[in-house]
Amino acid sequence: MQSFTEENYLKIIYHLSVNNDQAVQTNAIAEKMQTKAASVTDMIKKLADKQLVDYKKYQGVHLTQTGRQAAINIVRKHRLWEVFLVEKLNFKWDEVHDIAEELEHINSAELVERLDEFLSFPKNDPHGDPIPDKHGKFDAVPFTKLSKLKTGEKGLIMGVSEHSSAFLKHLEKLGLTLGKTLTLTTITDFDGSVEIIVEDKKISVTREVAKHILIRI
Amino acid sequence: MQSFTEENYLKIIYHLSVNNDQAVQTNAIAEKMQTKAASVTDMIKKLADKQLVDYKKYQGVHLTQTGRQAAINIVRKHRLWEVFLVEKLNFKWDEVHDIAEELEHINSAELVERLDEFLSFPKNDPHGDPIPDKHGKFDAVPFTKLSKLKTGEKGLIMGVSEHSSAFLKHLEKLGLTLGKTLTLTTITDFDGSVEIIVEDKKISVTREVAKHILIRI
DNA sequence: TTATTTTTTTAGATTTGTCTAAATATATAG
DNA sequence: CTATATATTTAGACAAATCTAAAAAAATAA
Ligand SMILES: [Mn+2]
Ligand SMILES: [Mn+2]
Ligand SMILES: [Mn+2]
Ligand SMILES: [Mn+2]
Repeated sequence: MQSFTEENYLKIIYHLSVNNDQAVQTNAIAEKMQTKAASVTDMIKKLADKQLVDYKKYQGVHLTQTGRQAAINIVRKHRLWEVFLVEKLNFKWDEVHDIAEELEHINSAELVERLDEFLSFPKNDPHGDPIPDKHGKFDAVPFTKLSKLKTGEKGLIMGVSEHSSAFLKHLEKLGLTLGKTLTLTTITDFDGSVEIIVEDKKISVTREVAKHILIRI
Repeated sequence: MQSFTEENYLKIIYHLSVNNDQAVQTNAIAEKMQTKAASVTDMIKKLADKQLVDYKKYQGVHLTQTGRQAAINIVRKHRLWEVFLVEKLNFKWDEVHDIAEELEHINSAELVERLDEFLSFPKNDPHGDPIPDKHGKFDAVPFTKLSKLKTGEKGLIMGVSEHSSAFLKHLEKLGLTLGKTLTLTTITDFDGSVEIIVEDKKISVTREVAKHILIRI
């Protein structure tokens, strides 16, 4: 069993290594953990002792199979709790992350399985992210960024790649929530911002925002 | 804000001081916390610094008003989560305590209020214990122990004063669950065990078990 | 009231996770 | 290839919560 801190490190290493088979760097972990590189080195050694990461000095870390399983299990819990908070307790999608950060550390396999069942085995969390099943399996559908769409293309909003409350609230205000259909009408040369139509309304979205909206064409 | 450990100390001091206005002794806390008296002294000093307990060397502790509020809030969360686990996730009443011990530390006032609402503002937890409202208020109805009933008296099972899984499973097996009506037929002089009738079945219950079954006549 | 037992506190160490400052290794640039 | 910049590690310290062993206070018994 891992401490909360160890679990947080594992999860962060996991997120930094998904879509990227390079070793995860000490500094990258330090930034996400909001701590110092020296602390990360200490923890990496501990995780390596426990065989949760492979580590060579100055070369960064890779999760081991065991470490990856542990990380995915935490991600599974995080996302299931987020679904619970939104679907059952009527929280908004921008309000659930911090609470799920705590709930993900609750330690009971039975609880997770029953929660999954209670929620009717959801496939995605409120932000469109896939929920691993009890064996850690999930299909990572590769979506297109709104910023990559071409003029005239139609798409369905499937997820976001930025989870800050500010960003999510902004999307909410614009009506750009999961499941909405949009059509890209114009790409502005000047700043890369895009004009789209959602539910018959014309909306302009900055390139920065468009980069974090995930689309299925 | 308190650490998990501080919260556990507060809760234990609360439970040791309810129905008892004497100061809570260091050793009593140590036993409940499964730790050593020396550690308790250390923590007591810390809680006293934070004005959560009143403490005089060698004289034990009392919760302050603030400390009591904090403790009651943890009890509230514990019991609400137990209701959730039983009512929504179909856990049995003997399976929920340990999970609730973890969930009670989740830190979000909004979460607790919404959970309370989701559960339709339950008044009691799965063991019959009262759930404090958001202001910390609850009515502590004083029940009678089954061991105090007289021959021929009828009663309704309202709660238990022992929460171990072994004890609760035992009651379950005997059909002695909350809400059941029973009639006491015989008190055995020899060992104080009692014969009762529940749902037309005759059952014999040892005095030790009868002491922990709470009855409303 | 004196002796003995029980309870509580202190002193000093340990573990976990963190930090700063300094040292070392790696990467990049000229 | 050498100098400089960046990234990482080490050394040493600290705060939180715990422990053991010893000292001190309070309670109980003789
Ligand atoms: Mn999240
Ligand atoms: Mn999410
Ligand atoms: Mn309980
Ligand atoms: Mn209970």
